[in-house]
Amino acid sequence: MPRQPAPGTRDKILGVASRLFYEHGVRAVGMSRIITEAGTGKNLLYQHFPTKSDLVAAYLEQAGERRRDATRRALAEAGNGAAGAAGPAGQLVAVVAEVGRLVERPGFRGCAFRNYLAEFPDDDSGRPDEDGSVPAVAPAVVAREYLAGSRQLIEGLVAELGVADPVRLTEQLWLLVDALYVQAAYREPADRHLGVEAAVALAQRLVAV
Amino acid sequence: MPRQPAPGTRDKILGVASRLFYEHGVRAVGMSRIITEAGTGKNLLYQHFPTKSDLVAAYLEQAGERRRDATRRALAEAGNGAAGAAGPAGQLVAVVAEVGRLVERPGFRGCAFRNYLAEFPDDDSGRPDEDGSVPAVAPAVVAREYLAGSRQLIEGLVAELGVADPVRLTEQLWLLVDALYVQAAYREPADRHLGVEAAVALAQRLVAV
DNA sequence: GTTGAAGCGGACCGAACGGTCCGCTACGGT
DNA sequence: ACCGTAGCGGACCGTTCGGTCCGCTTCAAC
Repeated sequence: MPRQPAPGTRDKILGVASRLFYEHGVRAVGMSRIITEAGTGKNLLYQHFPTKSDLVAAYLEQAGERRRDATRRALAEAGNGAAGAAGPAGQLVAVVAEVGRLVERPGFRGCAFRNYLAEFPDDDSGRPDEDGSVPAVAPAVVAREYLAGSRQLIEGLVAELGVADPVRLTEQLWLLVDALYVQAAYREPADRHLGVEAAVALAQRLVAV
Repeated sequence: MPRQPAPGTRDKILGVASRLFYEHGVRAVGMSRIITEAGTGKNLLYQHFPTKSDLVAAYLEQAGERRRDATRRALAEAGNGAAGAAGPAGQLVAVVAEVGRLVERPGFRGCAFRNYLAEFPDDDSGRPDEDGSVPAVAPAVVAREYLAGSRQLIEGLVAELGVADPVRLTEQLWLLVDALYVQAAYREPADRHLGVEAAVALAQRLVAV
């Protein structure tokens, strides 16, 4: 039996690429730098990710998975708060508060998906390229799907809440999430907790019947 | 007397560059494309803007000027609303509503300053380059100054309002502005007015004593 | 009509990009 | 011990980048 490929290579490459893409922006990071910092050969990288676009899509895919996990965890903890299940009101506040905690983490540089879409406004993914080939999974598709799913989570909880104008409330809570993310993208870390506290307080006020 | 330089050249170049930078992102637009679309010679462009960084800074500078003008105009109109001067409450709502109108304009692609800072997270402007030279006015400085000034406007109006917790209210209104801008950067134009209406309604509720 | 600067735009430069190919080393299976 | 493949990493390719230089045309001033 021939030799086997080393396991974990893909994860190592993807980990390095994710860190660099997130910290410096996708366009600012070249493939050669990823290869150098990952300590792997060029062959290996292009074997796992045939093009840079594939690597970027995998980066966003992984980031989305982690965000969804963190959100689920926050909802579970909110459910176990004190005694028994928190209602949808508490869960909505928990969602906003979880984003707030994320935003205050050092090194946090904004939402990976919103940052990507800001960096590549011309990425109209899904449509085939001019040469007829269509990329396997385009980064912009992954980003938009994450954002849509995240919004639907809030939409669902608001529906459970049974409020008079659910659309309006969904919009307002979603505005808060958007705002927290974008503040993290340009505001000094020390100033961010002011915004976080203001957002959480406002969320509590909004979900209160 | 020798021939005179053609007037308006700088404005034409800056106009073309601004449109392209805003629509496609700064990194995605090369100098050659600006030159082609402006119909001017390479010499002329580099005469007015020695480096791309200078051109980008001028683009943001001009965008800031226009935003400040639009905000001033909105405040003046709010002051003349119905009969006589609107109080700070009405002016704060007017500021949010003006951003809302901007966001609903077709072709609007988000805040130029927030988009730039998302695209160039490593632009630590103001500090000299490694070769000792310091750029005249770095783009990131322009962007950060605009954002700081915009926030101070809200801060001042909130102070006039004489509310119990001015810091909290300033934060919350600033969150709304942030959110409107970022939604415009990735959301479908048709869906935006939902967010705008929600934000304006929330602003009115926040400034109501 | 002559002259000289203004200005268009192509040639060119070094660097960096994404991506391909391949030679060499190192190590696991038999 | 001997294969043979996995894998590191450099050579290389075509393209594009920001930026410089210059030849040629055009047109205003005299």
